[in-house]
Amino acid sequence: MDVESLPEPWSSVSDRLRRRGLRWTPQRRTVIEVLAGADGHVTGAELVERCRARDASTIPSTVYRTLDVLEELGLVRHGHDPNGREEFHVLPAAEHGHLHCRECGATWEVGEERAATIAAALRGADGFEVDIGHVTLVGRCADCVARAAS
Amino acid sequence: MDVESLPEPWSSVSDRLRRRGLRWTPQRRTVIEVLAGADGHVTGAELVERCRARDASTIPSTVYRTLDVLEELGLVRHGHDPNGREEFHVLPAAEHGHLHCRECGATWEVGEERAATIAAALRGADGFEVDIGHVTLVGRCADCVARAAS
DNA sequence: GTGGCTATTGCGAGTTGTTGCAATAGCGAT
DNA sequence: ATCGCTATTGCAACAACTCGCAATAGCCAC
Repeated sequence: MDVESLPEPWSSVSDRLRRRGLRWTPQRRTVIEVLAGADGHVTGAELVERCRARDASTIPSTVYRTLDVLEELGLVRHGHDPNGREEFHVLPAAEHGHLHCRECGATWEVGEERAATIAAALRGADGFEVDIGHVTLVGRCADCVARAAS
Repeated sequence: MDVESLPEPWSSVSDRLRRRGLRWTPQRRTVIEVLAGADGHVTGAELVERCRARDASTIPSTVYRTLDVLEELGLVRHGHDPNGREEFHVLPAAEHGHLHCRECGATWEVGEERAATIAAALRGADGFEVDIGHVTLVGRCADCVARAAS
């Protein structure tokens, strides 16, 4: 697979890096290829795993460092799952959040609209602009609350 | 220091454990003594560190396991800091949350009232009961937003 | 006070990252 | 095509936990 043949914004990553005085390396190419094939969410460990599948000589620290620069380019955004582990949002388009029910273990997304409502509630008193996508909110879903009440 | 001479709820921990068929051990005593002297918030690493100061033979896994049982008794509650690391709320009285500004690095608490407003916003559409204290919300504080806008 | 059941401990290995440092290798200039 | 500057890499060590398992030791009953 050739990076140049990938859809935007992946195909222009090499140029964007060079324009910033950064470099285009085989290791970064591997990470990009993996990310291009993984829309949505991926944990750090998964990413490392998939890179190693393509290139057995992949080193974890290199992957994590590459993710840092890709985050600066806005291609990924890191957050934390219910256990605090790293999770990357690939091509973060719409602002969205994650909810996790501690009782039934389910995790799901809240769309842009709800996210905006929550952000507004937080901005309320002291003007804090929350990055709602950064963490997974933990609690109990409506079903489990109802079950506990009965 | 004698655990029995500590203020409640610490002094009754040994009995509460035994009543549940659990055991009162020197290792658990050490953790209790440390927690009793650490109101507010402590990270897992800090706790291990302080236990080791009292008893050099302290083993991390024992401390973490003790914290698990103390969480079941409601004496601590674990959460995650902005980097996803564990953080324990000692004697969680009022429901409260934590905000962290990614730009200036400050972290502060939001009181019970604000926490309730945020929880209400989340409960809104689908009845999700958030545990607002479980994670540290990341974003930008009003000052940094204003500074960026100018 | 002793004995037995089983909760806990200690330990070693594994997971998920992070960091410092010397060696390597992109990239723009010549 | 070559050179030099310096961004990156690989490696090794560390940080913060987590888990399985055999050995230890609380606790309750007698």
